[in-house]
Amino acid sequence: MVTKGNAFDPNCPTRTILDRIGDKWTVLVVLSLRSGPLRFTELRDGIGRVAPKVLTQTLRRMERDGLITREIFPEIPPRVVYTLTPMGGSLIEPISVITDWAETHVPAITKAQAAYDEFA
Amino acid sequence: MVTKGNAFDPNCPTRTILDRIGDKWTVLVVLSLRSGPLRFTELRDGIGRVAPKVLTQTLRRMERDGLITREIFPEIPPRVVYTLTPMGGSLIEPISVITDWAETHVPAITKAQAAYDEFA
DNA sequence: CCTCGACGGTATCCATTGGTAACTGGCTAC
DNA sequence: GTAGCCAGTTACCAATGGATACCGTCGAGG
Repeated sequence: MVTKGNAFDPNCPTRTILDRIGDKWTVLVVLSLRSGPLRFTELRDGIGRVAPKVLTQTLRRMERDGLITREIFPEIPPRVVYTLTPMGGSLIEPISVITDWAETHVPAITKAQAAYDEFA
Repeated sequence: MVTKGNAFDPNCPTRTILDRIGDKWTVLVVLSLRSGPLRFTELRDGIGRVAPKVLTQTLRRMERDGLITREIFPEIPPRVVYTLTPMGGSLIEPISVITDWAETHVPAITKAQAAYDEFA
């Protein structure tokens, strides 16, 4: 049925990656870094309310996955800069496709929800 | 910075939709229904281990969002059929873009993870 | 007759996780 | 001196995800 490395197998790495991409904060980090490297606080402030803990987790995961790099400048005050890797940058395209879809279908979905709730 | 209805605002409906799409099970349901309507148990068995509760939640949400329809045939034994709406079907494209990306980058990501863990 | 299984789910419980609030350390500016 | 910045970390807690068990209704089988 599903020919290529199928996402239905929980052990399939594709599934894991799908989970990463599906992660709310990961998407927002990619979009934030789209126009250039940013520091921790810049990311935190740019993205709406993110708990620093969660942001750290997200960034570490992304670093591990090779989507971003983390550069530490041992200055005072400390400076840490996050940059999209080429692979991370290649995610912008797919993400744009999704966000475009979402934006064009917002009205239809909102309407569907209203219609559904009508009968509830 | 972000021109179009920006996903950084937690109240932006785009964000909500992004969360939906990011949902593991939603994606798998769409892919499952790609080749035609299915019944509850067919979905449950087709998708790897899903708790029925979670599948129900997912399906209800998708129905509310107008991505699928739910038809009940008052037979014995009961029969409930889920079908992709045109809007739901239009999600296949974007999802394919993502899964394609995931599949092509699986090796690179796996390698990145291994390299990262080397130093841990 | 009595039980068993199919079907499309609930109900109940537990583990993991997402998120909040407070704190750290080193230095600088007031 | 003390207040604040930076990049987090460390409790702690509510919510969510998920596994398991169960429900009513019916026909089939023994």
